[in-house]
Amino acid sequence: MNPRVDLAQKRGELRDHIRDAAIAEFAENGLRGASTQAIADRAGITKTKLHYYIDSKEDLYQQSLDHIVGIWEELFDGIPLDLGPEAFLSFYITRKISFSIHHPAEVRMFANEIMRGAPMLRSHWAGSRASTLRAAARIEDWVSAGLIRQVDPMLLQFNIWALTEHYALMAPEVRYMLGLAEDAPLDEAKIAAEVTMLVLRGLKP
Amino acid sequence: MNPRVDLAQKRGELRDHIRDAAIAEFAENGLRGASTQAIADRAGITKTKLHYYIDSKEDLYQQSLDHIVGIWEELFDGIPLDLGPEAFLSFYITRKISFSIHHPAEVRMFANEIMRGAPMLRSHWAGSRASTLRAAARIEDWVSAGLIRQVDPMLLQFNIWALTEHYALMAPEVRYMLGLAEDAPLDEAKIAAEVTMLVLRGLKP
Amino acid sequence: MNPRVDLAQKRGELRDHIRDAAIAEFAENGLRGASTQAIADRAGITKTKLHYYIDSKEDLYQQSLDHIVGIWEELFDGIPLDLGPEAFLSFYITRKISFSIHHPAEVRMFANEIMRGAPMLRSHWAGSRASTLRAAARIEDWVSAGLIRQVDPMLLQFNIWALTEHYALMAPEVRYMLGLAEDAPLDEAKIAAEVTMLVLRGLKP
Amino acid sequence: MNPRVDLAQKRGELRDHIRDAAIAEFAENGLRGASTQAIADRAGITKTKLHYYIDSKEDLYQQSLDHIVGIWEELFDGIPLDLGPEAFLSFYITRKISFSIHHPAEVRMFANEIMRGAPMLRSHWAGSRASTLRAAARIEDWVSAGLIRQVDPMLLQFNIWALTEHYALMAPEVRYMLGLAEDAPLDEAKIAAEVTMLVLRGLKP
DNA sequence: GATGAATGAGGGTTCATTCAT
DNA sequence: TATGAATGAACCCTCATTCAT
Repeated sequence: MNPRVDLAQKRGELRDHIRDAAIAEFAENGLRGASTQAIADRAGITKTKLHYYIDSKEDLYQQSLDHIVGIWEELFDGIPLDLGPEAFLSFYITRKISFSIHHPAEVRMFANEIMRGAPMLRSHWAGSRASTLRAAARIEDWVSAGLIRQVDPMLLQFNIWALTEHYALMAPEVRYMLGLAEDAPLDEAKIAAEVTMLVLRGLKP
Repeated sequence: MNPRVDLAQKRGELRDHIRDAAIAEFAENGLRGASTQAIADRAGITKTKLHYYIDSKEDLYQQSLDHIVGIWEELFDGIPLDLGPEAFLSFYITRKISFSIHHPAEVRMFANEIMRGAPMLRSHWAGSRASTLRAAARIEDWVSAGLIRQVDPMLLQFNIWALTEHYALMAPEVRYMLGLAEDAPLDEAKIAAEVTMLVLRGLKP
Repeated sequence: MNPRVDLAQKRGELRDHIRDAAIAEFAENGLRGASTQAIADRAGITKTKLHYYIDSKEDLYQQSLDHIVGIWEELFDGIPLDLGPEAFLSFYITRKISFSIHHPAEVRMFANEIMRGAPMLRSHWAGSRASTLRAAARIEDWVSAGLIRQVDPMLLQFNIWALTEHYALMAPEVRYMLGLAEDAPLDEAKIAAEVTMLVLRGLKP
Repeated sequence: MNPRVDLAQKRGELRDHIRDAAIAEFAENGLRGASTQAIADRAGITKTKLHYYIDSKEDLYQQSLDHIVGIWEELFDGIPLDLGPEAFLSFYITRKISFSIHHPAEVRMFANEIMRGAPMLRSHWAGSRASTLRAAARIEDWVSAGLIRQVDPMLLQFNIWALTEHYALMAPEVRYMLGLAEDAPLDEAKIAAEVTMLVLRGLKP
């Protein structure tokens, strides 16, 4: 075994560990409200050690944000583009709800950044917008082909984002209203089914 | 004119002004990330003067939260209860989207609090849950009467919340994707129409 | 009745009331540690009203100190000077212990000022020293006359002050060690008797 | 030389240095009146550095108090218990007066705490009381054995405390009355002799 | 004479970061 | 690479006092 590889790997793992701790802290308290001490605590290291691995809090924030965007894009890379609306949307919604339920911190940190006006996210938005516009075009095609009713293709996408991200952002509220314990798992399948049905039926020609 | 009334009014206005400044700051930075200095700056007063009017940052936060909950409840008091699903839902959605678009800070602060686990909101939730359960019962009635399709009445409500609040929470993203300027007004009527249609059609029996 | 007299009297009473509140607060927290808010609270008035009646915290402190010195001097004015040591000392000790037990705050505030180096008491000390030296001379006379043993007349006075003031300064400790409740009265007569006996026997030729 | 030892030692010394500065400040101004800025100034460090070494002002106060209690107990550990009253008392008084004269700040801080009702000292008092009661029993034995006159054993102890602590608490007054400069040393031997004589003679059967 | 509002200075404490080793 | 020590800026808040009526 090459010990240098092990070391590098270990360091990489620690970096990932730090990033996850940071995402959790940023999700809960935002950039300003997050403290490097809290991040260090979550990561189980000292504050000094944390600062040895990062350049600054803002930099760690940016990194974490980039990481989330990366996951996001990756997540929808694998969906076949030539499916009809029904298959595509149910696929997309299911996957996104699954991610929201299992990675709420990522979604919350992302939303938090947008709520602040997204000053550190704007660099990613150009690409994001391009693919959103492409998706809009495809939706228009569906409309033209009579596969779905007349609909605003941009607002439709926003609405789907709203529906799927809600179960990450507002999970505590959802749990409380359902009478679930704070750590109880949400019924991913049921939620995905309800949302999918709402959207698909809502789009029927 | 009675000067005493003027004074009291002025004070009341200042208090409201402070609360609005606080909501804006809390919406952007959360409880921890908000600084009393920033709130004072937004309100156009000195930090000392701010602290003359409030007991503590946490207290101001709680007050602001209570205020938002108050508005919220008031907002839906006036909706006639005996309307059918179509009228009721379009009424409700329209009103809520209007509020979201015109008072995004209130919605964001609220969401922020929930993302943190809602430690300071829990006191309000008991009442909130009761009315949510009542609404669920009404929805079940609509289902029984065949007015809408079979649907989970709790998830339906969550979905409507998601759709309506999204245009407050994610307004910067929405604007960017639509190619609008940062301060451009969102087309309230169109958004309400699209969301209403999605929901009403999505619920057709 | 002359209402103007009543008013003046009322004001005078309030001033006394404030002074007593101040002494209590200064006794417990010293000049720096005392807050005008706390003094106002003890006096049952608002802070603004307090500041209407005083010039400054330091001034109130000085006034209170002067008042205590005045009481002090008055207290020993009435003791006949031509008594022998036995009568004089028992008289003096009894009176001083009585004052200490019934007015601990005054004694504590005084002691507090001395512990700080007595910066605001020095003006009174010239007179104080003169009478202490006079008393020392009288004690020397008693020694010369063979009424008491050879003793340092200054240290004797310090020792008597120590013994008598202790029951004001350290009352909480005394009470605790005796197993008394925090508000239980100290047995003035017994304490005076013990101290007197210690001193008188301790001075026997 | 081991540099690690040096460092640890240095740190320990700084901690001691801070504690001494704190005792001096607390002695003069009490807990409320003492400022961390003033303590830092006395210790010759910045306020931030001070706060790096302490948890809070209150904690530093408690620590300092504990330290004093520790010294106190240590101070009287070495006195042989089987001495007769004369030897024991002269030993005890001499030692306590010596401490009072050389460590007035410690005694003053202690007294200050008691004057405030000893809220942070009460934990130590249980043990203190036990040993005071034991000492009282020994005094009773002396009385029974006819070695000293009938005396209240608790009040006797209070009186000795009063006499010995006075030269710490009221040193400025003592100095002024004796015509000494503010920093002039007190004549430890003479004071101890006078107090010892007063007590021993005052207890003669 | 009396009082709610206002304020500059300072209170104790935490912050993200850098230093020194 | 790693870490305890250190630090200037900023944090929330209270202070004694003055203002304005």
